[in-house]
Amino acid sequence: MDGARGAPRRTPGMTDVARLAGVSHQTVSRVLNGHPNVKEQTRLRVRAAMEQLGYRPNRVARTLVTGQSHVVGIVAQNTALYGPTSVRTAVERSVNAAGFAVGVASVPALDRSSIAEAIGRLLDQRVAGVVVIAPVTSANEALDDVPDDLPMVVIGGDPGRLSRLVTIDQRHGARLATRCLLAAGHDTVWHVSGPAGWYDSAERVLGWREALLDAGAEVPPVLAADWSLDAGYEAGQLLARMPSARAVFAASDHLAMGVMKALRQAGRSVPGDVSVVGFDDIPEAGYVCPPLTTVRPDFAAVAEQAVRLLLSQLDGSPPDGPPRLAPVVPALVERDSVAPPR
Amino acid sequence: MDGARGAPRRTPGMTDVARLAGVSHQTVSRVLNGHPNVKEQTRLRVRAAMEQLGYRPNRVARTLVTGQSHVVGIVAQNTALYGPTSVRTAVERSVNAAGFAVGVASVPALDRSSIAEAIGRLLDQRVAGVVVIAPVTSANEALDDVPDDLPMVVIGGDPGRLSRLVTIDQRHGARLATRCLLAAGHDTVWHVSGPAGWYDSAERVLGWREALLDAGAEVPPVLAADWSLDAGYEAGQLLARMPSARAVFAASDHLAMGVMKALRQAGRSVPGDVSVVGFDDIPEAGYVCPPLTTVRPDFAAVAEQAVRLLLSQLDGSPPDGPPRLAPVVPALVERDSVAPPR
DNA sequence: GATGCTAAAGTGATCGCTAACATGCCAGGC
DNA sequence: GCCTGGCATGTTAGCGATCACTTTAGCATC
Repeated sequence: MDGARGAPRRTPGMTDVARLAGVSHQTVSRVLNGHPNVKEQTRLRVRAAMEQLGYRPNRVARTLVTGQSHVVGIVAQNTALYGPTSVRTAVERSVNAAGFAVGVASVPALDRSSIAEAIGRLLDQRVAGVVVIAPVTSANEALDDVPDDLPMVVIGGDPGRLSRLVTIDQRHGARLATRCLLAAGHDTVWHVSGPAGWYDSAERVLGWREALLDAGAEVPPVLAADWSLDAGYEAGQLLARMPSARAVFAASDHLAMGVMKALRQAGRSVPGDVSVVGFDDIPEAGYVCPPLTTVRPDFAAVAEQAVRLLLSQLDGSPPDGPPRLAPVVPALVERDSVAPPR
Repeated sequence: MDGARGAPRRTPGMTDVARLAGVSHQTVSRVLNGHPNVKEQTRLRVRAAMEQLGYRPNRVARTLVTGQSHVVGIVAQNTALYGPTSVRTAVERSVNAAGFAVGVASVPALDRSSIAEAIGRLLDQRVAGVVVIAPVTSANEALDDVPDDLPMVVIGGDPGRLSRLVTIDQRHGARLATRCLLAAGHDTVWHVSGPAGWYDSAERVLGWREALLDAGAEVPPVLAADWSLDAGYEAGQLLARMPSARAVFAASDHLAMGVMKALRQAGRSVPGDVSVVGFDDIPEAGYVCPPLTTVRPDFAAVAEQAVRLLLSQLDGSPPDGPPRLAPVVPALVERDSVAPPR
């Protein structure tokens, strides 16, 4: 029954510091929070006592009384996909830079109930605010359930949403990609799209179509895929059988890689026979053969904007405050996978 | 001054539920924690009251009194690199599956003070335990500073460490890769290594050398790089100038891709002139040209082992308990980047 | 009918902190 | 002299749960 050897002496609290410094615990609290009305001499004594005891303030207790945890929750899908991961990483960095800790509620899938539950879990932890990375329609519905007074920012949600949203201008990126192929002299551009339900997919289709229409080009049917390399490969096999398909805009670099592999296997060269443009600028993009022309979204900028927007809500500016931020515009990165038709 | 419309009615607490159900707060607590000695009828009344008020237990308060937060902290570098990200994702999944929430302390760099500080931040949040993903020597030092009684698991740390460590058998993976090239008929195998300070780098070098020595093959000098594609490219340029280099084991798929690009540019074909094997099995590996033979670590298995190990510490089994787990063994994935010399 | 035992509930203290108010002290103005 | 007021500090009351007791009720036993 005497159990663990070594006294189970718990970590020192404010009272311990106070006793050692010969003041009341409240004075210790004041020193801790930088309250002005403390004599310099006292402050030093308290600081010394803290040092000596190795005192660390208990954030949990503080959170209980203030109701503010200084933790920002991130809701994201549990995936290693490049895009979402990059956004997440960038958001974490920005959140930390703003002096907040991060709590993660990663969900297996982005359906309504999973997201609602994830937000609930974060709420139970009394997070100060939430960043939701959920660029799919099903996620958007869940967002209606969240209490109005919870500071929140959505990344990559419904572009039709009016507030608390930060996005990349997917449509503009898609236009860039398509125009680049058109400018190389192609009559039209085929499109391998991402999965249904993703705003990224839908917006990229829209941008592609717009660019085609603007140029008076024919609009071929969309080849629907998901985000996997395999799906790109399958779409590529289809494309390889159509000699008229000479230019392809793939909705992601992974899809583009799949397409190129299928094309290569079918004996069609890139960019000789077929030009290809991707989207995301994954690190590998410049190292496949041929190096892939693609569109680069600025994830860091998105994250910064999101955190800034969240912070403004925490500062108590009206919840429906800043009407709508301009989406972050991506840039075209030209490499060697585009050539004129021959 | 009347500020927000709508009474700032705070979220209901146990007392509110108790009042509505006509019991004491303690009974509510008992219902919440599934304590046996509660009459079925009472239990139902309390449940109904909770439902009606939309009651959610305050985890913060619970943590304060129990000292247990049911949050597992993850310390990891803030990066989107495939390996670390995959591990992290897998760990989050396992932690969630075990019924814990996750708090992340991502650090900009894996140096000693950053890690110590990150752990400190997590400690302040009273995390139940910590998973440190830090496969570098500088991180290992920081681990000596952590209090003995904090449940902790290190992923990818010093293989010499005796306990609380989960690793991938990097050395075995490297042997697999090297032997595969040797088995194809090559006299020897060159190695492009990861950056100094990473256990992954060091272990892979060791495994490579072992396999060479076992086969009685000559051991060429190591070409040191970091994890970037670019570094692989540079190493590849070197290799391309050495006609005798016919087989290369790159310490990661990214490095392999860089090497292959340089080789291709120099007019040397893979695997015709030079065979290449990578490490990691990134999703793109099967889609580069030629599809890359590589070594696949089982990240999910590592994560599960880590969480199991952590949980066993939480359950109060002795801190220095299970001596040492066997490292997770990776598997060779054969594709088309290896061929006999000609 | 007093006693004992157990299930089902209640009471009060406590976790470590902050907020609000109370106190003591010393300056200045009527 | 006494009030007013700003400092520097102490005191007390929570925040919302759990924990260690105590109390009450119900029933079998002596």
